[in-house]
Amino acid sequence: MFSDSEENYLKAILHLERFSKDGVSTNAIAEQMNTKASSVTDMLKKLADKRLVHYVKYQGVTLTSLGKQTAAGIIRKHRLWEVFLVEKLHFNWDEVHEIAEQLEHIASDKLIEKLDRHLNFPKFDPHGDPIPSKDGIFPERDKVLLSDLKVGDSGICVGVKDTSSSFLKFLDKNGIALGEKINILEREEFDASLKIQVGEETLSISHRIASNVYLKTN
Amino acid sequence: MFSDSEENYLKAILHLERFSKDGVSTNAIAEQMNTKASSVTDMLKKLADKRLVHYVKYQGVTLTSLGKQTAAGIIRKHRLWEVFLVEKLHFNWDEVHEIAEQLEHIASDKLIEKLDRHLNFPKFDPHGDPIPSKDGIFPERDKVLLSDLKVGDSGICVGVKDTSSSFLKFLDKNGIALGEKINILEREEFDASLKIQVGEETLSISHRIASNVYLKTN
DNA sequence: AAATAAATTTAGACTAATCTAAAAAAATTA
DNA sequence: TAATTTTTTTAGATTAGTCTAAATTTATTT
Repeated sequence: MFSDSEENYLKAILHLERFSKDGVSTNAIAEQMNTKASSVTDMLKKLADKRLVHYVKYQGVTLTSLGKQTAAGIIRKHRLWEVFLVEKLHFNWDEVHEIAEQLEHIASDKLIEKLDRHLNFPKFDPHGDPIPSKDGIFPERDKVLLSDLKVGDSGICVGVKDTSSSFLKFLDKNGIALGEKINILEREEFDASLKIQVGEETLSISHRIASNVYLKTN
Repeated sequence: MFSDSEENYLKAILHLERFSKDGVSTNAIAEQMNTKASSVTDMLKKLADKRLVHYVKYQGVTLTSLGKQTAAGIIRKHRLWEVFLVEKLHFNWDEVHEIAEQLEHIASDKLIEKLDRHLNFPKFDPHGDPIPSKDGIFPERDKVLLSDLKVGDSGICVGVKDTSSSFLKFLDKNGIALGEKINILEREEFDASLKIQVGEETLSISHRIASNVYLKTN
């Protein structure tokens, strides 16, 4: 249907739309995709021809509903494959992104349906990000940043804000994983660092760390 | 490492080498790949530059040992994915080829290692074809064509020679599947058709059919 | 509002993979 | 072996995706 490159542009635009009220700028896309603005312009014309985006010269783009659907479908595939890689093949959650980048372009509706069933219809990926349904709806979850909790609160780790490999590695090293229960023991006023309990372990984490971990508190 | 197109050419050449003593001809490759001879010539030069084939103008090609290794690696990925699709996602064996054609180009050694383990190191794919090891060795199995057996013989279905969708559908419809035990009850001299028993069922199959099903007899 | 800076688009070029049509080499046939 | 046919290669185009450099438009500053 669409080329890998087209699909990657749609994904990038969907991502950027979350931060910008009106159209997404050519430069923003170029930066997101590690490419040049001129290449982006060329592609935007192509996507507009295919009714995937609304594009007005010099004014940036927005996804059409077809574009949104398509982009959500790619995110869906990406995140389902991530679940597969972590749950069935036992990859660490910091290793799966690159591989899922490739797998997300495999074209077969039936494959994704069967994969979804095989994984028991997961609603969130290993980073806690929502997996859109077949018709492009993103499920929501009431989650809160670890840094927003107060001493005495506790919750279950359900995701991260920063998904960089270095950050995920840090979490792994310190026993902070999806599903792990975390208690807030102390807060240091000076630098907003926290003393927390994870399983049997007690550790201190900076505000920077705490503001990138999502908990479900109920 | 190599492009999808390059990988597909290597696969085609490996396949064709099995039928031709010396070099594989340009036309044979073109036919196998549904492309034009001129495109093949262009690609052969590229593959030769990359030390994947020995190519002499007007004399066809043979794979170098690097080329063979690489081609075997692609076959390995293709067949492991086929096992996954059939055993884990419950596809029928006639549906998996196209999807595996795409999956075979996913680049990640670690992925294939983990997939192999997940599937319990299978030696044969759902069509009974051997899965080469990491270092390119194809396992062998003593199998015999159903049409070569005599009345009273029996065996376990371990593969097919014709892997076309229509043939596989026919087998499915008649209960002939991998692992199924088959007894030869009668042979019709006139047209070499066979009366066989599969599970509880008895049926007649033409010589054409029988000469495309492999059994393990022991 | 004019001048300057930043963002965006256009023009033209490049690579990979393909094609058609023509030329060249090899194989076959008479 | 000479003529003919088949196979293969070359030459020149085409498409998708990218790039650099120049031109144009929009935004910002003075």
